[in-house]
Amino acid sequence: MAMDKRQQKTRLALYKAFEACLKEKDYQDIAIEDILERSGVSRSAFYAHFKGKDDLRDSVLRNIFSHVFSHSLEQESTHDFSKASVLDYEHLFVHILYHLKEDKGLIRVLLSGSCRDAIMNEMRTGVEPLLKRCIQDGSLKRKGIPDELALLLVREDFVVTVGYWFDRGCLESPEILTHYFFEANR
Amino acid sequence: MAMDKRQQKTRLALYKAFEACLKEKDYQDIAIEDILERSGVSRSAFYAHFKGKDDLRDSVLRNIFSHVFSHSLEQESTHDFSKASVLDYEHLFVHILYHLKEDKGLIRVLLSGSCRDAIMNEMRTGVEPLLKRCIQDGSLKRKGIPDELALLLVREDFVVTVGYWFDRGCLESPEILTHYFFEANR
DNA sequence: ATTTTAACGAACATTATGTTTTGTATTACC
DNA sequence: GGTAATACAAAACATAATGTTCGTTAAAAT
Repeated sequence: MAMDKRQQKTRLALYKAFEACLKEKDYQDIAIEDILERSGVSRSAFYAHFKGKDDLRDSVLRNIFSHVFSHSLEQESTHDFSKASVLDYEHLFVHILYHLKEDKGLIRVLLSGSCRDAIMNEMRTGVEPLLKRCIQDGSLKRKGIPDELALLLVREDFVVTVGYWFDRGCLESPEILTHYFFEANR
Repeated sequence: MAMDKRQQKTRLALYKAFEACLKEKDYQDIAIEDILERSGVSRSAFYAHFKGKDDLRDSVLRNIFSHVFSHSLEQESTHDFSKASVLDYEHLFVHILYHLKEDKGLIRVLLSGSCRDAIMNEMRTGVEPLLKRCIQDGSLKRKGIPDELALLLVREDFVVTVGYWFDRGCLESPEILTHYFFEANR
């Protein structure tokens, strides 16, 4: 069974209020009280949904990326089972970047404050499975380096590249950005 | 004039107590009270030295890396003004890793808990100047990528590589690690 | 229609944080 | 060695945010 309509409503209200607060002050300066005021949700209801402020934040972050990366895995599975080519992957990443750009406002705010580490982490876990396959298929390489470390490096390069992109207002096209990323890990 | 003997004493007491606490519980679970108890320092004295828990942490982190990287810049300046070779830099990094390994216990603890992001950040700002020179001298390259992004990628690769090393107990030799790093950014 | 359940509102306990004060002892400086 | 400066301890204090509880009301599921 799905979620109670009332629950959906308060969850959404909390999300939106939280995001609104983020545009006013940094995450660490936001009191739960602020979120309650703005959302019209009661204190008790808040704690019925989330363990605390961090939990709410993480939930928001998961939302952002689950949409993006689940959609990308979709494409991946409808695709041929056997090896995907570098071009296929490049298109996939371009696609991902376009999706991320849709949340540009929110993501930029999150990256610019004390949520940066949290959102970066969420991105890491989001891309990881995809990058694993890229490496297995040979579309990304790091030679002469232990596999485990290679994955960490590739993953971090992705995250840094995206961070760089947003920090500067997403000026470059997703195609260019993807090119940078694959160029750096060829 | 130097620092009052009493100040040195309480600072040291706070540092040691803090590090002791870190071996018991995660940073975020440590109350200032815990540190005061262990150190025998009074609450008022604590706040005379630090703005809060984060400030104390940052001070500890800065200590760790300032030793390591200041020493490395020393070597750099005694060295010839003109271009340093790749080998020179590799030796320098090996040297840095040896120094870091001396603080192995503390660094591992810091990396394993909620200080990870903070210590990683401190490392970033610590190596940055050195890496800038490496890139200028051509010892590290990232072709086909904006300079600004290239620096970010190289810097992050360093940090990730060191993180990888410590997370696994510094099994490999500094020489190997350095090799990995330069291999990844050649 | 009945029952289940989510939210409100308000009170409440808790607890870590940071500040202030006064007296004491150590240190720096002459 | 003597004096003034200052760092510390101790304790009390104010603060303020956090998280919990409970009785009531309203809305949804069945």
